[in-house]
Amino acid sequence: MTSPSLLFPGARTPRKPKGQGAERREEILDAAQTLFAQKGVHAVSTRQIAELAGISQPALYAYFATKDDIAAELCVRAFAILGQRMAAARAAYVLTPENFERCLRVYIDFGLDHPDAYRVAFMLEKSVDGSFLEKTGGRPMLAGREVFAVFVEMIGELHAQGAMAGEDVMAAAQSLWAGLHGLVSLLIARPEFPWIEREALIATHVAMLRRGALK
Amino acid sequence: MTSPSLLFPGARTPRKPKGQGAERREEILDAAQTLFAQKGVHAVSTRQIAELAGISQPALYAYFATKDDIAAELCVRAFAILGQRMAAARAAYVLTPENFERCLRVYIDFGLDHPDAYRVAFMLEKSVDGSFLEKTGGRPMLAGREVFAVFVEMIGELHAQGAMAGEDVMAAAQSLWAGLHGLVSLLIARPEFPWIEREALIATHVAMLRRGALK
DNA sequence: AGTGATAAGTTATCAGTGATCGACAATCCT
DNA sequence: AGGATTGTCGATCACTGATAACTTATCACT
Repeated sequence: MTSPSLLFPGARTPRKPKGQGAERREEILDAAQTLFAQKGVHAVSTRQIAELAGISQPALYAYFATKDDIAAELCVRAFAILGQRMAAARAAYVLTPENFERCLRVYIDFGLDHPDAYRVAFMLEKSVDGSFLEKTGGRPMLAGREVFAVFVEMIGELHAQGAMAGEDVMAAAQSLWAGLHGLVSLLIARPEFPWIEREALIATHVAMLRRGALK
Repeated sequence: MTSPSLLFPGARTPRKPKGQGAERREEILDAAQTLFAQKGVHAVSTRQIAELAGISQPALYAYFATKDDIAAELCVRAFAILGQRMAAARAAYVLTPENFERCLRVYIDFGLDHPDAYRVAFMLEKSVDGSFLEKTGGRPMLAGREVFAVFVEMIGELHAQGAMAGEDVMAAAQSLWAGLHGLVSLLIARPEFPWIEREALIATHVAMLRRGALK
């Protein structure tokens, strides 16, 4: 079959207007963000993303090496927001136990506000041979580690104040992080569980973690 | 293409001997268990399971409606083990804070021993329309709920002893479960994170949860 | 204006996935 | 012996992520 332009020269093909540099990339990310939020990352196909972005499916691969890279990019961006929020919550006040709780809540609220990014960073499957995290260089996880570093700083400061329950700062930070992650990830993964009222649950959990971590 | 049996009638097809009732089913589950443990659930295809089980891929569907059903069955079986272990740990001693910690460890050890079952029950994606949990009737999650009920009982008993930090038994149980789940799921999902030595981390975490939950 | 190079999109296609269908063989019951 | 049932298989479907080869638009430069 010959090209339509040989039969009808000039503007016969229904091609979309050309993307101006980085704009196409943003359009793709916007489309993916929308779909991921609607159906979850792994239920969205590259064709669906492409259609919503107004391009053909292979055109995605001019901007992203894999589908997972799209999710990773969204994830890194979301975690940049979390880093800012946590740094702000930590910098705005003197580090008291009350403000400590405030930072924990910032983490929880972020996870619930950005469930897909949170999933990509901390819940997605990492198979043995050459899958997601290797392909994307573990960037989402790295973004998460920066956030974890804020926990370490906070706990180190509280330890210096003599407010910590234990002596091992790193152990306390990892345990605290795990405690927060548990609530966030369960609420994301199993929203249909008969949870008690959410605000009460978060308050109970944060209080428990504080009692467990501080003197 | 004509069937080989038309050219060479009689026993020309390399068909495997017929499975005797439930045996085939067990062979399939064994094969799936092995592969899931090696590569992770979503990296294993139905063809791989069938090959290891010594049957053709469509034959799987005589025993299981979907691939997820296979994972769900393995998950339910694994959780039956957890239920037994927790009931045993709870029944073996008078419920003291020390034995409370022991039960928490049983949960953690189980999750780390059966990461694939744990993933299916509490970490897998539940997309909006008609996916895993709907298809399988949420059986893995139900198995998990029975385990959660043991937590509620334990905490109720401790509350009656006046040993609980708060007043709301259900809130404390959900918070405690989330705290445990956080450590298990993070260790499963992100083993490459620079964790401190595992036994020390578990000990720190269990101690923190105990301090947070009990008086 | 005409030229080649580059960038951006397209159609067509690939191998692999979960799942289904119709045909065939083994077994059992009468 | 023969018919029905049950178990299994090859072929195939629709779909997935990803790639190849080709076409077109745009730009720099003479």
